[in-house]
Amino acid sequence: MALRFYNTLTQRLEEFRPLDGHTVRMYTCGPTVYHYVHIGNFRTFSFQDVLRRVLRMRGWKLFHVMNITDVDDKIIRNAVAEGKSLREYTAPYTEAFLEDAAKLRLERPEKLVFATDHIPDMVEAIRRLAERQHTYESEGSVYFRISSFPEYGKLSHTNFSGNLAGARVDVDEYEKADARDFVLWKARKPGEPYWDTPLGPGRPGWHIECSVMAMKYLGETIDIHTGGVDLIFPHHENEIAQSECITGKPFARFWLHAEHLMVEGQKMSKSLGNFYTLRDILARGWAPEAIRYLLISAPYRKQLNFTFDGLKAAASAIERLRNFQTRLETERFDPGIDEDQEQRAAKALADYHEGLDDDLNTADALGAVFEFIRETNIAMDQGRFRAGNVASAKKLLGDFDLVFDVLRPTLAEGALSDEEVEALLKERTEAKKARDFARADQIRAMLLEKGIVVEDTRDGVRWKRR
RNA sequence: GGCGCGGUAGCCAAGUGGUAAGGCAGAGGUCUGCAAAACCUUUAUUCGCGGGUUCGAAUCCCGCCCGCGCCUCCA
Repeated sequence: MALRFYNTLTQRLEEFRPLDGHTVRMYTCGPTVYHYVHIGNFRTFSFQDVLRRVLRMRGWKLFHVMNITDVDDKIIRNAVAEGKSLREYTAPYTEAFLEDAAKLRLERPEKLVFATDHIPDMVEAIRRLAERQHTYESEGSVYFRISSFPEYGKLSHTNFSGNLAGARVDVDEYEKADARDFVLWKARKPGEPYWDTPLGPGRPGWHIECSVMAMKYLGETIDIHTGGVDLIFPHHENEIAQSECITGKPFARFWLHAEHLMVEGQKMSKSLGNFYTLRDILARGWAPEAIRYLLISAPYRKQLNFTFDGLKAAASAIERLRNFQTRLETERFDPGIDEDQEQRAAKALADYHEGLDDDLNTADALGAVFEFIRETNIAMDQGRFRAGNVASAKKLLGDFDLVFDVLRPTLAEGALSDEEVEALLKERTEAKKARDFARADQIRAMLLEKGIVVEDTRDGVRWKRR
């Protein structure tokens, strides 16, 4: 079956293909760089990475734009407090975000865009909205009037015609005509950074940047727009209102939203203070691949509870995968080819891809891979697995790693090089031949200390990094 | 109150009408000079609870209980 995604807009699973039939134009909401992003944020970015990889695996070209929000209330507050310009304040966090993303092996989007580089574009967009009577001005700020857009609420499936019983409404935004109207341009406040524009001195509201940058680089109707579920309302709802009121065309065809990462049953968030950054976890000695695996092994539309037990399980699962890969590469198999094994590989490959096609069901896809590994280990133990079966097994593992990307270990700083390890193992093998087991064990223990696990097998010694 | 996700073994988790994938942990075993490694076997008569539909339900319908998210900045 073809690739299909759950579309928040239609609340249904829909077959996906890009509008122009070959290039997927995708916009993803990136981080606000007022702090280190936490691994909850990275769950969403990891999902986006899986999405990228699967789209390309299905043969589509990809043009993916991610924004970096480098102006907002928190950034301004912190920058002013530290006496820094916006750029001075945000640059290190932007850098840190990109470094962390690289450690998690997240592919770089084709284009990264910064809000503060697009102020004139935003001003122009607001001007066009004003022209079409969607805005009003109050005390130097410009607001979007949601009553001017009858479809408002279609993404979050909320009816805004009645009142919001029980909902919390911002009491200090008294200058708005309607509590649900949102700000496009915020009037300058004393002591805060601002831009002088035809709209008056001030700065952009949060939502307008995404509408403007998405359409500038990807066109008026984009294929895919994604973010965390918390962005459905109001952020994405407002993006739709702004964009569609400007162009009169559908803004995004597919809306994909990642569920939250939880910690102890609650959403991991900066405001709750219950968050871990990638740096926190790496400092405790965990491999970045384990974190990547943990974040992507559960389907993206399910809340995922973060625990260190879960991280340990992820690390062990990666071990199993790598052990199998090592076996495939180092063991000697009898010549010939086993047809049952070929069928097993073909079925596993088909199941793996079908899992991914089904709204990126990574858990299902993984099941196919692990089942294949168990069955193939047995075939190897029983001598039924032949040299001619290596290729199909490698193909499965290769396709697995094209998306999951966890087989290659991250080398720790100060790690022994492959050559150094090989030299020590050669010495150990000679010691063993001379029945000097004390020396052999000493070398093995020393290597283990350096994170190298030595294994003696029928086909000789082999090793791996832990 | 509205909208949305979810409740499957000790933990994570797939499965949306045909008789419970997979991972981790635990327990046995194989191999090995030894082994911490690797590999194998094993672990839910049962899917939050109660009714109903059906030859057949974890899967559909009705009612209930519980957890989480959004409705305010938020991935």
